[in-house]
Amino acid sequence: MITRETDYAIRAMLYLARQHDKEVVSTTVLAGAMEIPYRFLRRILLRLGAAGLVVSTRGQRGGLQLARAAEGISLLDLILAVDAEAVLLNTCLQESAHCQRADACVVHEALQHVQVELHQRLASITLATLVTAEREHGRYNNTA
Amino acid sequence: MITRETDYAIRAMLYLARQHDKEVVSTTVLAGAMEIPYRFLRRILLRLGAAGLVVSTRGQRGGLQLARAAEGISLLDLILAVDAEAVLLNTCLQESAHCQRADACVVHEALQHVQVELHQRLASITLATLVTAEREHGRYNNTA
DNA sequence: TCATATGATACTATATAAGTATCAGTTAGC
DNA sequence: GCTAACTGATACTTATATAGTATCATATGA
Repeated sequence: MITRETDYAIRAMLYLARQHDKEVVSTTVLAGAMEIPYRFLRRILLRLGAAGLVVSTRGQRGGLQLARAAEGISLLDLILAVDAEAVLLNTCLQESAHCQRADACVVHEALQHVQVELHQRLASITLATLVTAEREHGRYNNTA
Repeated sequence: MITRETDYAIRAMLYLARQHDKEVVSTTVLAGAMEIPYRFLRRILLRLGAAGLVVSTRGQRGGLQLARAAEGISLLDLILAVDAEAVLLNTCLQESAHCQRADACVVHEALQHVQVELHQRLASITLATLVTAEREHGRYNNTA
């Protein structure tokens, strides 16, 4: 499941995606607009920065902006950046664990299929997709 | 994500699905065959019974069997029976919580779509599907 | 009547999630 | 060159969920 941390990340990034190029937004503004605890959001943005999804400007008048076009950042990217490993349907599917039953287990096989489909689906939804959807529905409030 | 409890439930039910009709299997046998802690499995089977997915015979020579045909029991059924609420992609999608942002939030909308697709996919995989897959792949070991 | 079963539910330990706190470093503007 | 407004890094705390255990009661076949 998507954690609250990832939920915050998605909403904060969506806010950044709405900005015109070259405009940076401070964490204070983001936290206020999206109703996210300030300190918590700072840690999340740090992770997103480490993952190369946002770039930051330090010092006064500094802030955050998307590291690349909104078309190039998917929900899957955000989930992977914030929640360490993948969206796992089952513990047995994490690569590191390497389930010893994997070869003989049809459950493993079936879930892996579903998981791949889920990943592809999440990869198909980008920040640009969401911004467009907002425009089309006339939704553009800051807490969306 | 699918918990270990649900994983055990799926594997135990798959074992029952392999049995010929009217043959009951005791929790002791199930636990041994599928490498599941006995007491833990007992509690899981109790839940599956309450959900109407298995029926039990009490007393000596008693045990469990599927409550209906393997074609009629899907992975989604098992997940819902064991993990209380649904497979949730995000907390904001649980009906009980009723996210107050829902109407204005495109993230909510997008995730809901994906979640519905995921549910349909999980509902499409039944115990019968899995047993057939095992037969086709020549996999029929007890720990599968 | 006893060994082998399930029914029901309370309990415990551990891991993860969610959020907080602290200190250090950077930069714009007065 | 000092200060306010920023981010970088990381340690800490608390709440909740997961995973597993324990106990007592009830049913039934040999």
